[in-house]
Amino acid sequence: MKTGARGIACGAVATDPQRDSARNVQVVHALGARIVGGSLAPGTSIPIEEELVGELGVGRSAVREGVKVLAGKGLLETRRSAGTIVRPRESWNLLDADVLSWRFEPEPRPEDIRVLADLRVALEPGAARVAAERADAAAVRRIDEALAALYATADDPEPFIEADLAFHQAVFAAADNDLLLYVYDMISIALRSVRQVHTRSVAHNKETLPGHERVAQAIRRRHHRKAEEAMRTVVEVARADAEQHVRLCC
Amino acid sequence: MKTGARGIACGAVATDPQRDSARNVQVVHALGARIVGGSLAPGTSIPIEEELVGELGVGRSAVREGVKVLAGKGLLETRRSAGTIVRPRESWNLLDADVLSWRFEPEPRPEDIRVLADLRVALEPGAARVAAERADAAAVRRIDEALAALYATADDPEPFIEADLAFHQAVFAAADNDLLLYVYDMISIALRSVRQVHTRSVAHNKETLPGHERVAQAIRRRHHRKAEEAMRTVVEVARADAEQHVRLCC
DNA sequence: AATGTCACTTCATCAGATGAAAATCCAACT
DNA sequence: AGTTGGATTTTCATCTGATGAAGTGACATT
Repeated sequence: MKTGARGIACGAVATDPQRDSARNVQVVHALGARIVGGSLAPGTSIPIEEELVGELGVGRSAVREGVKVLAGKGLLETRRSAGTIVRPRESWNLLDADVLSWRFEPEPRPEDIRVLADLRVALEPGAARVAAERADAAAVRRIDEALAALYATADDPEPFIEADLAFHQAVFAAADNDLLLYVYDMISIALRSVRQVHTRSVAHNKETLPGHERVAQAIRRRHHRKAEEAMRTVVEVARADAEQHVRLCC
Repeated sequence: MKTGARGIACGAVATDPQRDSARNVQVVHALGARIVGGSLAPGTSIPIEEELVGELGVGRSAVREGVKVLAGKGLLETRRSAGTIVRPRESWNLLDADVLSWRFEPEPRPEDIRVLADLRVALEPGAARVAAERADAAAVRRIDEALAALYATADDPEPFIEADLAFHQAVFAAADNDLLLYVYDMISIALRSVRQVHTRSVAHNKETLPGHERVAQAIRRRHHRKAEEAMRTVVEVARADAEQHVRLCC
């Protein structure tokens, strides 16, 4: 069970780390960010191939390859003779790594913070429950290691966030369900992008330790009901924090 | 809130329903199905562009566009002079509509059935809970309509399955969270593919009605705890059914 | 045996040409 | 006036050829 070292930002599209300079990747990011960011609204058409060639300074093949990638992510639809139009939001692959970063990286909107917090409340307790049902010894060990890292980094805000993400990922991984783990990996991309919302005081970080401890303990003992309840407490606290943060600063 | 009429199968990639004949779409499906199906293993390289041109009977542009789409879905990675290799499974966009159908459409494996059943147990109770917290009047009405359709189709296996999927989708939609709804839409793609597992006797269908009724009622009354419990019962029953089905037929 | 060079493989990218489908426009007809 | 029919144009679809760049691997030299 690998701990998915998925690319943080342009995960899927960046085929070669050394060369995000690939022309089609440029096109994908330029157009993708504009679409998800809202400056290219659903239903409207994007500039025609020839214009994009000029605007983005790449050849037509690069434009076409990029457009096809975005079509594969559900953002675009090409129609012969009618140009290429932005598809409605419901067609987007919202849990694509690129789409998520285009959405959450640029100064997340309060509404998106709410969506993310609600999502965790909806998913994490259930995931912890299944984790308690399915975890094998190795998975439990990984959760314990992640917990130890959490204690070890409680004084450093940045490493603590990473340890926190790793702990929750270990819980999802313990459920032995690749689809579920994928969902969390995508959530963690979004969480990393909005981490300033969760960068609380060191004192506050320490307050969350007992909650995490209870989650780990319940899974270790295969107590699914307790694991679920403990995790619910953790994410409800996170949601309350996020809401308060939004109220204060926005 | 649209009830996501997402394309069932080749959702994202099929830009134009009339023309799945598009060359690049051919390439995407031919290679994508082989990769997800396992006949092109992670780490191995796919045939070089020139060979694919011959093998698939399309031009090089089509091959390149298709390969780029698959790279966008995390399935492939191209390297200059080293060919194009299949990326490890952890890099795949598992919740991409195409990837899901390549995985679940061809005679699903028992392991995949388990993953799917566990996923519902992990997610749906939490989703029902948030739905009870966030549902507005319109959302509640849509759930009630879906419930009525469930009763109305209890005697017809096929329509009942659709009504069942629609009911669960209405619950997710009520949570007012686009990411959560997207997750369910992907789950429903997989569920539709393995529906024979859920095609139970008409009598059995009727037995599930009270459970669904309780879910709807709890959400209607904004009773999140009860909504969660009721939904848990529903999906636990479904999981038990799926397990039994796997034991019997496989 | 180690190393440096060189040819080769393979993808990256651009440019040009042809084709096809659909939208638009305009005129003729009812 | 409204509708229909076709001609025109726009725009993407696709193939082909050429050039470039980045690794790979073999081979010869020391």
